Amino acid sequence: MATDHQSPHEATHEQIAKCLRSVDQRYTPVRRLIIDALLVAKRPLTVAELLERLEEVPQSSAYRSLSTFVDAGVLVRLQGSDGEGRFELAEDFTGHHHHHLVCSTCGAVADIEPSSRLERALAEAAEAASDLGYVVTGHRFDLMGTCPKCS
Amino acid sequence: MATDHQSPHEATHEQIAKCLRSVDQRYTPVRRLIIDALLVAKRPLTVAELLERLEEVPQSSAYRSLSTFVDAGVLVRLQGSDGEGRFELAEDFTGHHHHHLVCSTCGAVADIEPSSRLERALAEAAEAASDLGYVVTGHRFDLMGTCPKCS
DNA sequence: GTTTGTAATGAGAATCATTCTCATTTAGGG
DNA sequence: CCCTAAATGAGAATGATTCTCATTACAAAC
Repeated sequence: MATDHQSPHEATHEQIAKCLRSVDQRYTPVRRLIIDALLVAKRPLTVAELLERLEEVPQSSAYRSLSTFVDAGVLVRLQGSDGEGRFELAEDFTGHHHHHLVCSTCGAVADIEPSSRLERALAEAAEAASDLGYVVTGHRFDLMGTCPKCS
Repeated sequence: MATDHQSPHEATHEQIAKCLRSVDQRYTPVRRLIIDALLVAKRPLTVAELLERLEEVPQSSAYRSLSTFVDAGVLVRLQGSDGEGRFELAEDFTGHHHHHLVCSTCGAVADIEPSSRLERALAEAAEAASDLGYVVTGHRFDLMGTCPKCS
């Protein structure tokens, strides 16, 4: 019963393709390359890091595809402590909710697991904010610090 | 026993002056203007917003002074959902810890009070992160949503 | 109170990430 | 196979931020 999956991530690719189709977008070779690079890296990447891994992809295409993915909800754009944006798969496609650990020195971002207690407290805070007239759609919780490499 | 305070914020100005002196920086007129604008605004401001309020201050000086303040720990730089940085007084100078409410539409940032329950949960998360070899120095918790003006 | 060295300022150029333009190529439906 | 819209590639354009450098203001020494 051999399956035809080219990679252990085939299920994710299928899910992304479906998601893109639902917003009238195509899952093209360039776009697939970008997703593969992110799947391999297992951490949020800057555009520069992405371009290093995909030398044949021009910068303008990378930016455009990333922005398409973000609009479609496939990727999420994070802000490190430096000026550069970083991209990672949205939680719907990784299967697990998480937060970020940002290095104040080099700007690198790592994923961390949230505790259920933290999640409950965050939900509580969101409720308080909606009392101010805001429509709260999500949250961003980052720990700031120095990564092992920089300390 | 009349005091000579020119503004209700004189104590804050003194504290900032002292802080700057401790890192060999001067609290010059331009710098004082910037702090005053932030004290009046009572919310994080972008450089553009700051320049509107201080027409006589050239852009390059504003950026330089802001960066000096951030280095000295007097101001904190925030990232809204748009590309622009926003600046506000560090918690040491406002006396109260708080978090942020970011409008995904216009990028505006408002301050919100944290609950003690949330703070406890955040501290717990910080501890978990230090197990990964990170030296955690702080956190950043932002609620994302739509402000009353944009919805 | 003048001198002197250092830090701050102002104007503009330079830089960096990101977005846009437009001509060309590609893909899917008829 | 054709046709239309979407995607691509190369480069220019943009916008926030940083840098350069000549000028000015300050603080301590004289």
